[in-house]
Amino acid sequence: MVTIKDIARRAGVSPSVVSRALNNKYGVKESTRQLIKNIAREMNYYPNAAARRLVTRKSGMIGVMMADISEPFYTQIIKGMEYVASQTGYTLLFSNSYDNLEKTNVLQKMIVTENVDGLVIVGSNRQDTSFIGMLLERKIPFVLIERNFKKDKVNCIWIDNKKAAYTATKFLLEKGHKKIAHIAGNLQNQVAIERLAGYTQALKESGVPEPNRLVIHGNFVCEDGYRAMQEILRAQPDCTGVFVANDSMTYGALQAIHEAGFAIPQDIAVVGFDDLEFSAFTNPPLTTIRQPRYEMGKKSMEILIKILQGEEKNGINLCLPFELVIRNSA
Amino acid sequence: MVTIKDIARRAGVSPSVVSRALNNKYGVKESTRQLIKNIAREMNYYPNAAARRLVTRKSGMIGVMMADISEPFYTQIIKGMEYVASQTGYTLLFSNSYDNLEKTNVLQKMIVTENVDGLVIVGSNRQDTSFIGMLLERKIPFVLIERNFKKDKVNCIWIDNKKAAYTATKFLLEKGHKKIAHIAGNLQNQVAIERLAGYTQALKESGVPEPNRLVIHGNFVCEDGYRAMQEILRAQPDCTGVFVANDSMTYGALQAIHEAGFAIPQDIAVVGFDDLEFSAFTNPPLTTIRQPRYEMGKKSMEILIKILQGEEKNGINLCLPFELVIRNSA
DNA sequence: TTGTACGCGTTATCAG
DNA sequence: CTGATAACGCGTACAA
Repeated sequence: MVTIKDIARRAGVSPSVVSRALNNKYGVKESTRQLIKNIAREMNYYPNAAARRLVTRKSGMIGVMMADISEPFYTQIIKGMEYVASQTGYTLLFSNSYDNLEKTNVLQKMIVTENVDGLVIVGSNRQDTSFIGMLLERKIPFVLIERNFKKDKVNCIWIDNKKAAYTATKFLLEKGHKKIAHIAGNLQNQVAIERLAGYTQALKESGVPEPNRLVIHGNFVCEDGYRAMQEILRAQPDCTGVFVANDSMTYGALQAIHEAGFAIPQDIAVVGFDDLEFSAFTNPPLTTIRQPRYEMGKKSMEILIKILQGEEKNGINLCLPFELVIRNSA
Repeated sequence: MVTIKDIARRAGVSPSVVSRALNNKYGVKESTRQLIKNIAREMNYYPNAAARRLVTRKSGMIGVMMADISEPFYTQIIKGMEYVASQTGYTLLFSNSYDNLEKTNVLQKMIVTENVDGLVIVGSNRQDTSFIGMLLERKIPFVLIERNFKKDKVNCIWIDNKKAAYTATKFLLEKGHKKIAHIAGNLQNQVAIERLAGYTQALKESGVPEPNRLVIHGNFVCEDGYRAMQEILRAQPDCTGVFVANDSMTYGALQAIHEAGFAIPQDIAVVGFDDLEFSAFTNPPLTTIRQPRYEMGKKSMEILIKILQGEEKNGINLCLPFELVIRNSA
């Protein structure tokens, strides 16, 4: 292993000069700096992260928490984060929180053993909230995605889920649908609550009577959408429109509709939520609310890193625009 | 920050005793060990990873390289890896290699600055091979997924792509299809070559004349499958079956077929490759070759960690079984 | 069984 | 502008 000592010996200087030269700090003659940099390159030197972390008490690592990294919803978020992180030299540390971030001690580990400089936490689970106080107290910068806390010093990136759901439902209403069902997400999540609220509001405003509202719950996965749709078809056979709380469930719903022999959108119109990559390739291509997922990831990391570098202060609340993407399912 | 010194002071012993106690090493009286452990828990002690890494020269981290973490193909592989890693206390470090692992210096960084204890590298890009010699030389244990190098001391996990493609094509032939096209992957990848070979062999064996073979190339993404299928429909209008090198491209192909007004599988039968989660929810549900992706990830990590812990030696070559999942697209 | 002393590679402080 | 020295927190010979 090549260390700064080796370079110092070759360059005929002391290790501390090498350190300063390589880190572009003041107080090194330009000629010696170049000499040292050349030698470092020649010897194929790479700094030892552990040693550096130990003394600087900074890790150059950012922890990323999400429910389940294997959900397609996260891929673009991750990609956006990765882009910024790699540009700025930060390393990302991922961890799944599954249903509950606070039951596990992954956060503790990230903070105390890995010394992450900051965190991005994706998700709106309503049970997970006390970690915020903990992070604030420890003064670990963090950015929340899918949350909208007005609390001071908390950084949030979110979209207006209620308005988006309202827009989606309104779209179905304007197409002339009278009986519109909703496949809701797990109401443990704030986003599910808000999408349900948007759906309800749109129907109310249009004067749709209570019995014509039908809400079935799922947990954001294909299978649940499939089952929920079957139930809708059974419970409300004259339903002609469905708004689904996310695209994964919508995929399941589409299948259930096909199997029941109905045409989309002629018999039943469907609007989803998320605009996953795959949603342009369903049959028919999905009309859905687009969440700017790549942007969410990118922004979260940009904000966090700016805060880490003192260029920005905590308390940022960023509401990103959604968009109704009209394809052929409604 | 709570350190072993703090605990030592509270326990009235020296730091070294604390270290040994917490690491369950011999040479500590059981009573003092318990005392120390209790105090550690009380004080909410977590070891500092940087300090430990610096002295032990082990990082407890495993690097994972793949082309693009946002591809749905990888999600289950990652999940399998994560499961084993979290069980055994290892931390995973992900990095995208995009087209070419060796152009970037991410591997260098992982090895030299982050000190990863081992690596899992997913992909079969034929340009990326020299890194193997480098890893062997540095004696960094690593496991390759999607490769089958017979080389000594190299650990490989793979499936028999040629046989799988042969099976898929044979299935179409047995259904009576005479003109079967193939949407191949990027031939820079070994897996694409082998799937093409399996397709070709099946047709040859069945005596299908050369002009009835049609191969269009794509790069494993939806859009390419869409375009390729359009080309097939144009170039060989009497084609009744298509074998596609991966499911993502298959999704695009399905859409192209729908748009052209053909029925699946009545007019055109389609067989894919991978069995992504979503493939059960296409219209119609996809007949495809299932790759045991979760298992691949799980096994890779199990093998790597066993090697790291000296319970296993390098040179493992594991061929996992594939399976033709018959749904409704063929 | 316990304690002492040292070193891992780097950066920061302070003196030259 | 440069160099010596002392940390950072932990693990480990070796001595007690």
